[in-house]
Amino acid sequence: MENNTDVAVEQFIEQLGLVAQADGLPRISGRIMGLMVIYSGPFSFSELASRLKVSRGSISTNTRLLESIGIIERVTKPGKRQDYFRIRENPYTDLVKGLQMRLENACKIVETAKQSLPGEWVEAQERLDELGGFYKGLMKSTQPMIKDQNHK
Amino acid sequence: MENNTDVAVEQFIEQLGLVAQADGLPRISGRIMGLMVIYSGPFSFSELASRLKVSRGSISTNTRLLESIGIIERVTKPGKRQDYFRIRENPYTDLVKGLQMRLENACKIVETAKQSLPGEWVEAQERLDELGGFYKGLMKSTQPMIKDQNHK
DNA sequence: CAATTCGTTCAATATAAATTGAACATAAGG
DNA sequence: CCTTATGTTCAATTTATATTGAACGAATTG
Repeated sequence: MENNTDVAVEQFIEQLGLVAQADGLPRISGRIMGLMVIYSGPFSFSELASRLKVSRGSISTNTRLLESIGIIERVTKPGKRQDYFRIRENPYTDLVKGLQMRLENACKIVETAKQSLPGEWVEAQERLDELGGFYKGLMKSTQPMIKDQNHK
Repeated sequence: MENNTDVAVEQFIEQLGLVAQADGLPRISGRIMGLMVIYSGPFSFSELASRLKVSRGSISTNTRLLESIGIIERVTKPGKRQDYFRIRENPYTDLVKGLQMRLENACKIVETAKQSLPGEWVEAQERLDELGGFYKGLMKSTQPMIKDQNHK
């Protein structure tokens, strides 16, 4: 039987799954994040699978994804065989880095187009500048969110 | 037979389709944008369909989408029956508005969780604050990109 | 070394989303 | 009227992606 808090936790986890989905991440990744925001962990591999009721395959895929984008880290416990996972320090700066990479890519596309098109196409060049400026502006304004951390 | 410029245009349109996809928009929406960044337009409904080689149904759906998020506008020409479309002035500020709305939503989810969970869960509250702070930070840093425009 | 446990991989499946194309309503023209 | 052009809608299809579950290798245990 579930109390109010359990329901709230479940809702939060589920909603973070949806937020992740809106950000282009798999829903399960968001749920893993949600779980780890609520509870300190670290969580073992199989805890994640049973707690979120998803296959071990999905846990494997999604933990690796979250690892790769810097949200969680894999840790081990002395004497324990299983992998454990927990949220990293400063986990969200890397999300901004991901955004920046996509913006960088978009900038390059615009830049390439500018150079490949005739300079006489003045209006096209202008609109390309406008689009490129938009991407650059976003990059610049989100730059401060990337605080420098201890790079090991 | 295609010259270099045609190829460049085609590539740009296609790549903007992919950028749109990465942003959670349908690919065709990106292609419509790309076309309109290169050529002044306005484009008639059927021009879009034939030029991009997609069905009229798709044009209808995607032009309405782009209209709704403020990227393009529908215009008419005197004596002409068809709808025409072109890129709006300041089209990209509304993209930021869309981002802000998603961030706002995420903030609410975090806020709701904070209030529904026991205050004794100190670490959870901290991590929620961290997450919420991240969303708020992004909102604040992108705020300046929304320049005020003439609201008709 | 047999039996578990663990994490990964990958083909199969399920799920979600975009795209099409036919049917439709409206308006215009002849 | 009849025909044509226009844009929308929606069920069917296609396409893309996420998720599962079985098979596998490696490591551990008894």
